[in-house]
Amino acid sequence: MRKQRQVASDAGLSKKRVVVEAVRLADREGVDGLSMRRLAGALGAGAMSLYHYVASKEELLDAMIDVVFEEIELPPEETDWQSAMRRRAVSARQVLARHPWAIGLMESRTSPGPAHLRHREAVTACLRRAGFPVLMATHANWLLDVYVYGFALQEASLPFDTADEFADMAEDVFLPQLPPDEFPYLNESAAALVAAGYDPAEEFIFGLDLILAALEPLRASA
Amino acid sequence: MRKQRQVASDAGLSKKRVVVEAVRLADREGVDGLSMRRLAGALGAGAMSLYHYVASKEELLDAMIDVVFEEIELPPEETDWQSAMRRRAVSARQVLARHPWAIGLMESRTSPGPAHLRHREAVTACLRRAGFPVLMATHANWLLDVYVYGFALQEASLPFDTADEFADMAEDVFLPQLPPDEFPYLNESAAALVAAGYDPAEEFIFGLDLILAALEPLRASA
DNA sequence: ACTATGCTCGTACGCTGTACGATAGTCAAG
DNA sequence: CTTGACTATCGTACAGCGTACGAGCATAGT
Repeated sequence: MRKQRQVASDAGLSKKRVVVEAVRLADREGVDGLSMRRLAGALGAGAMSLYHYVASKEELLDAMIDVVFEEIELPPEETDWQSAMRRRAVSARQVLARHPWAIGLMESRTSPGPAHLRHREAVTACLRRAGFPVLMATHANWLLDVYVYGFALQEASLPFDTADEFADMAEDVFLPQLPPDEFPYLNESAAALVAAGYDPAEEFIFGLDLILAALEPLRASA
Repeated sequence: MRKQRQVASDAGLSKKRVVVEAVRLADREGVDGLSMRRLAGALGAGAMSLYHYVASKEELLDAMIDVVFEEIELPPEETDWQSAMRRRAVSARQVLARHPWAIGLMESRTSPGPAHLRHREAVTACLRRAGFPVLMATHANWLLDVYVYGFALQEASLPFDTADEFADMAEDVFLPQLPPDEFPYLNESAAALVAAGYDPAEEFIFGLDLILAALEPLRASA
């Protein structure tokens, strides 16, 4: 028994260790750089040893997604529903920005893991307790998820991380591709964005608060 | 000259033919089923012949995405901005539902193709002409894209297509996984959804109209 | 007739996921 | 102490992947 635990926490393998290392590897090298051989190498094991802990690479990917969900904060219970939703949405954006490969994986993975389910339950509970009728709560839940995942998807496909990088790329890469007579409005937008500075966190809050405010009148204020 | 055209439209290859066939293959077999050898087979050619038309599989994937963008309706110019945005959003959802692999590809592809750019220009133009200030137009554009792509992403990860399929799966697969004492709210939601019937098109319009209405006061009504 | 150019594709290399079977260590029953 | 079962590890092998390389061919220009 003690041996078991010691082995699991030391050099020995375990499903958890395999999955967590896979997440680290995907963070570092992207999902294309994640192969069973490389993962095994990072764990100091042979490639086929992994198959004692995961049935296939597909199952590994599912488990990785669930690890990501574990990292997302649940909506706190002690505040109003808007603050609670904002907290969990902001946390989700941060987590998905940390693990950009996760968002691309979701399209093909169809069954939610345990952490995902716990998360959904907590969000639904928060909305119901705030006074949303059952069906309206599912709409709101769906809409907020759409926003969070959609934002993460768009953010992941941006080739820059900071406002400065954006300004540089706009001048060097984007604008040269946009002849002003063919794309007058995009030129105008790009110029305005460079001047104003682009902050993804602000952009996220803008849309999120707009949606939260629009949902407010749809609950039956108890 | 005539020969050239004839060859291109008959058995001969061309970049367009390669990319379009790749889209068809991905629709049929999923993006994992799309390999250069299989694609070449579908075109009656050798695998390496494809590389005269695309520099790499990456470039092929980029071109496939742009074909998808070509299928999306541009916002019509002769109506109010909300109707125009609704038209293009509904079209985008339909197209992305037809090509579910596209949404998962967007995460890793960072530079927009020509059709994508034309689309963005048209949407920005519509918003600017409706009276949105420059920066507000970029916010609105971004928010609407987030909604469309986020919805498509969620829809692609649903393991059912119709309300009936949903009802069947809810009874057979989802509910057995959700012990009522651990997931009371999800049970309640699932039951309500089964009773009410689930229609993705309606769900899409719900969130879309909510966002459009919330954006309305942010434009300077000229 | 000769050369150049554009297109096609066979072969080969280093990768992938994983099926199969061999190996060794642990432990309970005889 | 021996035996057999069970768990964990991994070497080997196979089919399939993207694609570098270069050979073969048809056509166009000189």
